[in-house]
Amino acid sequence: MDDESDIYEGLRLRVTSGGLTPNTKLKPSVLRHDYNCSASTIREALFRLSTVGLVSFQEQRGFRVPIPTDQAQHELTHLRILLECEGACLSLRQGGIDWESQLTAAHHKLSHIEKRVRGSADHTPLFILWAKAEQAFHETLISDCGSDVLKATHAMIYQRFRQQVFNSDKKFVFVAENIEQHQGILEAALMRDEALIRSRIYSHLERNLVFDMPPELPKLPY
Amino acid sequence: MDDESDIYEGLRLRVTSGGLTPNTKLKPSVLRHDYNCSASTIREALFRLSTVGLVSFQEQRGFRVPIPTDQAQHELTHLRILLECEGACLSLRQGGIDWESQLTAAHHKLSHIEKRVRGSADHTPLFILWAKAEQAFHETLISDCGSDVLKATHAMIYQRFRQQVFNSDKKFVFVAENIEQHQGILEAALMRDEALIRSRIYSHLERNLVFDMPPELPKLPY
DNA sequence: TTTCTTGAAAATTTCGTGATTTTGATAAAA
DNA sequence: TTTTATCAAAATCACGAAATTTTCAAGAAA
Repeated sequence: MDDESDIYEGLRLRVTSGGLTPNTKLKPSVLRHDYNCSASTIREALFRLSTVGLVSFQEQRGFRVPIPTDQAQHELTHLRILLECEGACLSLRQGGIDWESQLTAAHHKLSHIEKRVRGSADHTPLFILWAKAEQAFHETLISDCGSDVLKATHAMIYQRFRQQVFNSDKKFVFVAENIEQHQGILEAALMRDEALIRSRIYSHLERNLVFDMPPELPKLPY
Repeated sequence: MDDESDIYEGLRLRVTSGGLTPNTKLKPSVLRHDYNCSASTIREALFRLSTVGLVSFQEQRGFRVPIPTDQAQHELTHLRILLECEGACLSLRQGGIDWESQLTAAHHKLSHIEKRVRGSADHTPLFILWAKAEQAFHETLISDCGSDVLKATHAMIYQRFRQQVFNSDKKFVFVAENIEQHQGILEAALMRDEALIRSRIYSHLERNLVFDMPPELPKLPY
């Protein structure tokens, strides 16, 4: 377990944003060479990833990169909305001036990157940077909700969500609307308006909902 | 991985409802004898349990039974309410006559056991039976929500919740109110009343919320 | 041609071992 | 009495190899 966590992180990056074709087999005996360790160590890391849903696993048939489906994308988006709205509202009540400044800082960084992305033709080189900043922003949003369980659960779902959209056919087509949507979420947070932040988080993620949501949900998810 | 899943299940039962003192060390070299396998196999199963939060793990210091805390109980309850309300409302919209009958059946079985529990002095012998029936009822409640991700996430949280209350000081003091509360939830489901089922799920779990919830949440959690 | 069987090659899972780290009791020092 | 140092016993972790299972290509039967 020396640098097992590094191996875990490395593999996590590869299956979430490493450009691997879905359904690719992940063979411990092959991957061991990339990380200079034994197959058992790789196997253990892959096992941990499978319990979180980031790699699929079948007894006696090894590990594979999960296949993205519309159904999975819908479900992950739905749960992300649920958790992120709840976490944001709680943070919004409990968070102080420190939370405000951290959120503003995270947004500032994200906003800077997004404007660079909008200007460039090929988004690929900036993607890693953008992904980190976007994750940081959304995590800061719920960071003062007071529940480690909620934050850990959200982190799990967020990772799977990002893997899903990255590995799906229509890859990360950067949408310009992101810029104003993130801006809008920040403003709602600073205004401490719960209903508003709920609806803006919903709108931000709405395009990833591939099926219709039941009639009552759309604008105000609950 | 022959019967690894049996080992996993066996260990899961022991750490969730096996009467183990919190913080007890879980040594692969000891447990191997109970399952007739090698220490590595046990270690792997414990590892998987740790990624789900059912056993705590520290590098080079092995595995332990998690220590229940008020904070953890509050957080797990809060998330259970959130997920179960959402899942129930979705089932309530999408579920058909088959869902109604499955829920009624699950409630009938649970109700039968609970009435037996109420009558007997020592609840211990019936506990395993009750735990299974109660889990089945709550899982059936959300079974037709149409989201495997939601159901899997709820299952994870539910397990941790059950472990938390079982391992906490005031053990499973069976509360008679459970009977009418489960009844009330069933009725709300059959009436297809979303607001009502939300409030009844909340009331059912409320006593496990050790801290005050922010003012807006209490009766209608959103 | 299509389907079924065969068997060798490859992959997966389990296991015991040795190296490394932690634990905990005992003794020395403050 | 309290704190620190020492060191042997015990536990953990990574590894390679044996045992089991799956894969898949080549040939036989329909």
